Amino acid sequence: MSSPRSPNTRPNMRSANTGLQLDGQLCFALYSTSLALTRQYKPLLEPLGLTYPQYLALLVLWERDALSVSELGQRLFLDSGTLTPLLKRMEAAGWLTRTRAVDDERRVIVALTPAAQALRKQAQTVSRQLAKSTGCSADELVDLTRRVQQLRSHLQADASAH
Amino acid sequence: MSSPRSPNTRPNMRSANTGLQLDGQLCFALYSTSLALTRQYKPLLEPLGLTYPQYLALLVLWERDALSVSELGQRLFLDSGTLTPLLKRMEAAGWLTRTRAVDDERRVIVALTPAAQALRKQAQTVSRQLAKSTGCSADELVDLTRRVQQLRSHLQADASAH
DNA sequence: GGCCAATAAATTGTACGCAATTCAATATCT
DNA sequence: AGATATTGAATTGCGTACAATTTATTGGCC
Repeated sequence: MSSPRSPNTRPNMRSANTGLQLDGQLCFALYSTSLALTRQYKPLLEPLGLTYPQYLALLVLWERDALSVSELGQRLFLDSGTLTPLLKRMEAAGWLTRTRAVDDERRVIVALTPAAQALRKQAQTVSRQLAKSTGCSADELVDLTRRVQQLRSHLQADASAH
Repeated sequence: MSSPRSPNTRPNMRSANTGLQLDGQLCFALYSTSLALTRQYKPLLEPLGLTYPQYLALLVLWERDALSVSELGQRLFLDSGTLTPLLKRMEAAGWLTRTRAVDDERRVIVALTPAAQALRKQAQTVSRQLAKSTGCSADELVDLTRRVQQLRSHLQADASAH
């Protein structure tokens, strides 16, 4: 093992600014912070037997149940190659069912079980605990979220324009 | 295949606010935006034969060459379980060498090859192209980066305090 | 109806992340 | 010096991500 948790992140002012400093890169900041958040979620979700991406799938399905795999994928920005095995594991764990749609047998409908429905309240606790460990005010959370979402939209637009 | 790139992200104002909306969660915003950035990097890095995490390792080593695995891990917030196979692939691709330190044979020193040194200028182009597709001004990039880094620091502190 | 392009998931193969364990080398203590 | 604890990488096993391919189904089209 080896621990990546050391905060050895003081910017290096002395090296020549080539535009390639790791510390100055928004991309790396987002990448490493996203991983740090997943690590933070893990001990909270482990007692429930969920991973963070699985928890995200539940968040979507709690809002609107009985979605197809691709609808779920649109909301999560993930494709079937990621979701199919994830959903199979969640089905095996008893959180949801996967059924071919009767009107179009190409589509697979994902629906929550009562067990997953019952989990919803506990999940609110998880969210609140996480928000606390960010150390951000509610306003800061809202603002930061909006700006990161805007960045995502911009990337998406840029990507679809080849 | 299935495409996750649809911008179907308009916040749902009508459902009851349980604090569990996917769209309102900073964590998901960071998670999905980080993945979107990696997707954006891919076509730029593919011609060089690099993945995004490999590119990050190069960024660190361009700043300071000849680091041990754990020193590299501290800067990237990644552990040996991730880095060892990644570095082996980079060694096989001819970007770096891995040598046991003479003074302490437990440590493995990672050093760039001339090929990797020569790559540095091309990488600046990659960074600049990416910055462009974010659609952010320079000031905004700096501000957003700082705030996300601060969030990461806070999470790190919270995690190490159990 | 029979043919064919389009669509939706599933599958395959590669590369992360990371917890947990193992192994080798070093440091410490007596 | 010899036993023990600590340290630094490597290994193992599991769960994502995602490109590329495959399979099954559907919706035109004639």
